[in-house]
Amino acid sequence: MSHSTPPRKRRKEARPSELAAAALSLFVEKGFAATRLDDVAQRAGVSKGTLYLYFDSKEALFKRVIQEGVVPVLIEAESIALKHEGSTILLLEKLLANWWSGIGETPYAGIPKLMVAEASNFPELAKFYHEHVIRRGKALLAAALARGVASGEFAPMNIEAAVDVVIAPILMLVIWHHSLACCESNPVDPKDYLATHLKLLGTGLVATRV
Amino acid sequence: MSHSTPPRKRRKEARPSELAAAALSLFVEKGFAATRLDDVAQRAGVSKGTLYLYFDSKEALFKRVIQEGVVPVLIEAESIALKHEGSTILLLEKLLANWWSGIGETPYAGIPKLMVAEASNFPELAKFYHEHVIRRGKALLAAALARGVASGEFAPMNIEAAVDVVIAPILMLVIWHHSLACCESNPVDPKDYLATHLKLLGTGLVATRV
Amino acid sequence: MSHSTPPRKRRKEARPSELAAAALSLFVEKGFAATRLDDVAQRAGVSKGTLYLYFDSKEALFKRVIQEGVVPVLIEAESIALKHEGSTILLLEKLLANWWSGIGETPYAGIPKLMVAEASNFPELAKFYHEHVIRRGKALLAAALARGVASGEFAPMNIEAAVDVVIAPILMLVIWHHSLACCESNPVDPKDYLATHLKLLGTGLVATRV
Amino acid sequence: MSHSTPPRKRRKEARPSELAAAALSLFVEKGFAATRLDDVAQRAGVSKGTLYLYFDSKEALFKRVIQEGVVPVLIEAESIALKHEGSTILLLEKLLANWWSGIGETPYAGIPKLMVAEASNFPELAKFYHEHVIRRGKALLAAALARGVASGEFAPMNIEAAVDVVIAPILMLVIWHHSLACCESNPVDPKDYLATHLKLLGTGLVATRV
DNA sequence: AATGAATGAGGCTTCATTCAT
DNA sequence: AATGAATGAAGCCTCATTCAT
Repeated sequence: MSHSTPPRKRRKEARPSELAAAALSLFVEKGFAATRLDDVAQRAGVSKGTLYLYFDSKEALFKRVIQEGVVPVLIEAESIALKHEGSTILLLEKLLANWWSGIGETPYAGIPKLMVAEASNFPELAKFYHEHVIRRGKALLAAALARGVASGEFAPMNIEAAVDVVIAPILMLVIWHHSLACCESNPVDPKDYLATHLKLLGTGLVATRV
Repeated sequence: MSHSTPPRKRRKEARPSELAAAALSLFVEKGFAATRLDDVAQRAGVSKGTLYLYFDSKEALFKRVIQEGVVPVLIEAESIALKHEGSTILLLEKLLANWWSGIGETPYAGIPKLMVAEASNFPELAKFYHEHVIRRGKALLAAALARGVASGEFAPMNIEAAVDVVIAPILMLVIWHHSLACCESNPVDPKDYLATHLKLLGTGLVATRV
Repeated sequence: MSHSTPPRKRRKEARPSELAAAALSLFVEKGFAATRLDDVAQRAGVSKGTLYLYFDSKEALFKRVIQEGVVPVLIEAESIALKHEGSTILLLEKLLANWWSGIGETPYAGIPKLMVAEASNFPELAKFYHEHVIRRGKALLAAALARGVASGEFAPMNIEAAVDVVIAPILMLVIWHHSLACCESNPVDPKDYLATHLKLLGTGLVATRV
Repeated sequence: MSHSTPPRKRRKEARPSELAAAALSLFVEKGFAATRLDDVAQRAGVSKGTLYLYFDSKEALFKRVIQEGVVPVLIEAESIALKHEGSTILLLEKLLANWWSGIGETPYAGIPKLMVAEASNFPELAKFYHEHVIRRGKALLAAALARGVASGEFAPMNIEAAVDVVIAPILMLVIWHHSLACCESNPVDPKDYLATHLKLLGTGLVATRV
C-alpha cells in the first residue's frame, strides 16, 4: 500500500463511476423522471450537493451512465465484427453472446426499457442515446447481414428492416424483464428464448436449400 | 325528449369514458408521470375539479384508461382463431393483419409503451394488464403454434419461448414508434418491417424440406 | 352591494395588482434576487403556488410591477407635454411635479434603485425597463429641451447629454432615498432639493441675458 | 534575501489585499449576492478554502473591499481644495478632473453602484461607507460652494441641497455606466456629459448679471 | 354536477461554509 | 498555510389535490 495512489485521490477518481452506478440502479428501477437525486446520493452514500461536483445536471448524470455502461460494449462488438472470420451466422452468435455478457446479464440490461420509457419526455436524452448507441448498433448489425448476403449465406433481404426485426426480440427480452415480467408466473428462460431466436434466424436467414 | 334517455343524462353517464379517452391520448403521448391533469381536463373540455368527481386520483384514472382501452381488442382475435380453417401460417397472417388494423394503426398502439414504462411504478396495474391482455394474447398465439406443430407445418419447438420471440418484433414496432423512432432520420416502413418479420417466420418455422 | 360584481370575482380580478403591490414593496426593500417568492406570497396573504396562477415567473411578476406602476405615469407625462402651451421652463416644472406625485412620493420611487442594482444581473429585466421606461422618458425630455432651444428660451446645447444631466439629480434623489439616505442624520428635504435643481436649471438653461 | 523581508512572508502579508482586489472586481461586475466565492478564489489564484483563512465570511470580505478601496481617494481631493487659489468655478473643475482620473475612469467607478445596490441589505456597511466617504466628500464640496458664495461668485443658495444636486450627475454617470448603460444603443460620451454638467453649473451658479 | 382558485409538498439546482488531509 | 471535496440549507417552480361557490 506504500507505493500506490493515496486512498483519498483514488476515492475521488472513482467517485463519478460510483455515482453513475447508483444512478443506473435507480433509473432502471423508477425511470429517469421518477428518480430523485436525493435517492441517488443516498444510495451512493454522499450528499445531494456532491452529485453536482461531478455532474452538471440530472441529464449529464444520465449521459454518463450510458457512456460508461453501454458504449464500451459496442466498441468491443465492433472489434469482434472486424476481426471475425468464418460463417456469418457464427458472427451473429458471437455478437449475441457478447451482448449477453456485457449487457443482458448486467445491470445495464435495464437501459433499453429506461430509454423507451423516457425518450418522448426527454428528447435530448433520446437523441444522445440514438446517436451513441442505436445508430452504431444498427450499423454493426447491418454490416453483418450484408456480409451474409454477399457471401451467399443469407437470402437477399431488406437489410434495414431485417436489422430491426432481428434486434427486436433481443431488446424485448430485457425490456420485458424490467417491466411486465414481474407478473409472469412461469417466465421463459432467457437461454431458451435466445436459442429459439437464433434458431429462427438460422433457418430463416440462410439461402433456401434445394 | 320524452321516450329516449334525456341527452343530459346520457351525457352524464358517458362522462367517465370521455375523460378516460382524453387521458389515454395524453398518457400515450407523454407517459403517466408527465401527463398533467390540467391537460387531461382541457382536452376533455371540463374543469380540473370535474375529474375528481369521477376518479379518486390520477392513478385511478390510469386504471380506468387501461381497462377501457385494451380488453375488447382480444376478443375479436380469439374469434378469428376459433373459426380459422387452412394453413397455420395463414392464420398467423390473419392474426397479424387483425392486430394491425385494431391496434397497430390506432391510438391504442401507444399502450404497450405506456405499460412497459409504468409497469414497475404501478405493479397493480401491471398485474391487471398482464392478466387481461398479455396472458390471453400469449395463449392465443401458443395455440396457433401448437396447431402448426401438430399438423406438421412447423418443426417441433419450445412453444413458450417461440411465442415470446414471435410477438417481440410486433410489440417493438409500436413501442419503438412511440419512443425512439423520433430520432430516426430514415425510419423503416412498418409494412416492410412486418413483411420481413413474416418472411422470417415463414421460412424459419416450417419443417425442414428435404 | 346587490347589483355590484360578486366579491369572489372582484377578488380574482384584483389579485394580480395585490400581488404586484406586495412584490414591489419587497423588491424595493431587498432587491430582486434577494426577494423570496415565499415572502411575496406571505405579504400578499396567499400561498406560494398562488403566485404562479397569475405570473409565469419571478421575472414576469417584476415586469408587471413596472408596467403597473411606472408606465401609466409616463403616459400621463406624454399627454401633459403634448397639450402644454407656454414657456418651456414651465413645462419642465409641470413634468417634474407630475413625476413627483406619480412616482417620487409613492412606493414606486424605489424602482430606480431596484433597476440600477439588478440591471447587470438580469439583462432581460434591464432591457424591458429600458425599452418601456427609460427610452420613453428620455425622448419626452429631449423633446421638451429641443422645444426650448427652438423657441430661443434655452441656449443651444448637446441635447442627448443635457437630458442625462437633467434627469440625474431627480433619479439620484429617489435612489439615494432607498439606499444610503438611511445613514444621513440631517437629510436634505426633497422639496428643497428639487427646488434647487429647478433653480439651477432655470438660470442655467435660459439663453444668456445681456 | 538577508536584509529585506523574505518574499514568502511579504506574499503572505499581502494576501488579504490581493484577495480583496479580486473580490472588488467581481463585486463591481456582478454585485455582492451574485458574486460566487469560487470565482473570487479563482481570480485570486487561490482555493476557495483559503479565503476563509483570511475572512470569516463573504460579508467580512465585502467590508474589507470597501475599506481598502475608497478611503485613500478623498485625501487627495481634500488636499487640492486646501491649496487652491483662484476662482471657485475653477476649483470645482479641478475637483471634477481629479475625481475623474482617480475614480471615474478606474475600476473603483463601480463602487457607487455597488453601495447603492447593497446598502439596504448591509446597513452596517452602508454606515461605514457613509461615514468614511460620503460625509467627507460632501463636506469638501460644501466648503467649495460656501467659498464661492462668500466671494460673490455664486448666488446665495441652500448649500446642503446644492451639494447633493451638484454631485448627483457625477454619481449617476458611473452608476449608470455600471447598470443600465448596457441597454443604450447610443450612449452619451462621458466627456460631453461632464462638460454639459459643468456648463450648467457655470451659468447656473453665478450671480445674476444685470 | 361543475367550477377553478388555492394550496403545499416535493424536485432540481446553487453556493456559502466546513474540515480532513 | 493551503487545499478542495463535501455538505446542507434555501430558492424557484410544478402539479396533484381540495374546497368554497
